[in-house]
Amino acid sequence: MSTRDTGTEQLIKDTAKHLFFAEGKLHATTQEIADAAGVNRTLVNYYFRSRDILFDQVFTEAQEGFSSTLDEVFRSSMPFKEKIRNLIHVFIDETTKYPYRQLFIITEMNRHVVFTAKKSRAKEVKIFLAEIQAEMDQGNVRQMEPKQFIMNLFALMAYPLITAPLHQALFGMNDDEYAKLMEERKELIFETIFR
Amino acid sequence: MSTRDTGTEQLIKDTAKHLFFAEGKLHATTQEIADAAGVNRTLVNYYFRSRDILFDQVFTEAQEGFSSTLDEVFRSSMPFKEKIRNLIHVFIDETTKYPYRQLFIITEMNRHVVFTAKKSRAKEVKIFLAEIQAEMDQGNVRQMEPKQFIMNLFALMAYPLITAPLHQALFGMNDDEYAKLMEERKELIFETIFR
DNA sequence: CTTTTGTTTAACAATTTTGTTAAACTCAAA
DNA sequence: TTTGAGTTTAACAAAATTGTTAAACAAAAG
Repeated sequence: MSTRDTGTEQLIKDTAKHLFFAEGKLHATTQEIADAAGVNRTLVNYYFRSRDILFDQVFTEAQEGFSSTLDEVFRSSMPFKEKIRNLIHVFIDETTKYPYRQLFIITEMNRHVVFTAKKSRAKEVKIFLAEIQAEMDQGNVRQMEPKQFIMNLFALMAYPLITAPLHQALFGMNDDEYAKLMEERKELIFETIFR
Repeated sequence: MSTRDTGTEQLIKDTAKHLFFAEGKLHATTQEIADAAGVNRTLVNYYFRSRDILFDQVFTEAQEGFSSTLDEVFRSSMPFKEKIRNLIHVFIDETTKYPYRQLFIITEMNRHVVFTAKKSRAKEVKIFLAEIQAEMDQGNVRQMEPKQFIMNLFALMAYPLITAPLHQALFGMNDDEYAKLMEERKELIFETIFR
């Protein structure tokens, strides 16, 4: 027995995630991943057998990471407003670390048209939609299709982070200035959502 | 004299754009582009010399297309609210056709870190920001950093289109149902922006 | 009709990227 | 210390992608 487990397998995977999700290098080759991880490229094949398998694993874990961020909110039993406030903080902090994760998911979905339908998360969404509807009926949120409410919320959170390079160029801002803008957004989004 | 101009050069470029911007095939090879255009791959090299040059051209035209969509709004002299209403329709219709154009721009920006700073569009933006500030001072829009207003606006418009596959999976909707949701959004965004 | 110029193609070459093999290495356990 | 399983490496092979060349083709100009 033993499996020395030097952490190399995890290192490679984490490095790949960093390149894909944090740096937005969606085209990264196995060589680039190995270099960034400071290991020999052969290890990528040793641990993952093929590039595709590594991609699949990263893709799956990206979906799971994204989903579990949402579940944390969907399943919580806080009052609605607190739940949303919590989501905004968690989601923005997470997306600041991994701004390109959603892009990676979408890009990969468009490559192999196959396994688009993973664990559907349909039940949790349905419950959350009903909860939103209830809040609207109580007059706490402006009346609209609850799906639109969800899209508004995630749009306001995610888009400025996904498109950060574009906006920084447009506004002529550096990283720190932009980060400050994002921090201020947390409260702004809350107010926008609840009018 | 002559240049027979069979339109093949334009066909290749348009096909590339369609693959990149409409289908989200951000990794498409020259062979895939040629196949989709129904021409021999050698033509890609004949007309564009190299893959990179084709990419650069497409990238530049993507930026220009995106910018000119905005300029149409920035430079217009309509009343503010009408200007925004117009933008929402133009931008959503455009982004519905080319949902992945912004993703392509960002992805390419992250590849060759070089030419990030193109024509800066700084002047137009500054004018638009001032205009927003004026509207806020008049009480027509809730007070906030004008940059946040712009980001809110574009977030609400673009994000649900960029992430359409994700949301369709999440909500269990087909293309038509989702398109209907997007159409309804136009008015909703207008109301959300102007509280 | 012939020439000219631009277009298209097939065959080939070079490069890049990926996958495989066998041998060297490392550390824990016997 | 020797064994042995897992780890790492270099060298090699295969595949995929890109780039080049020369020749065939098509249409307008002379």
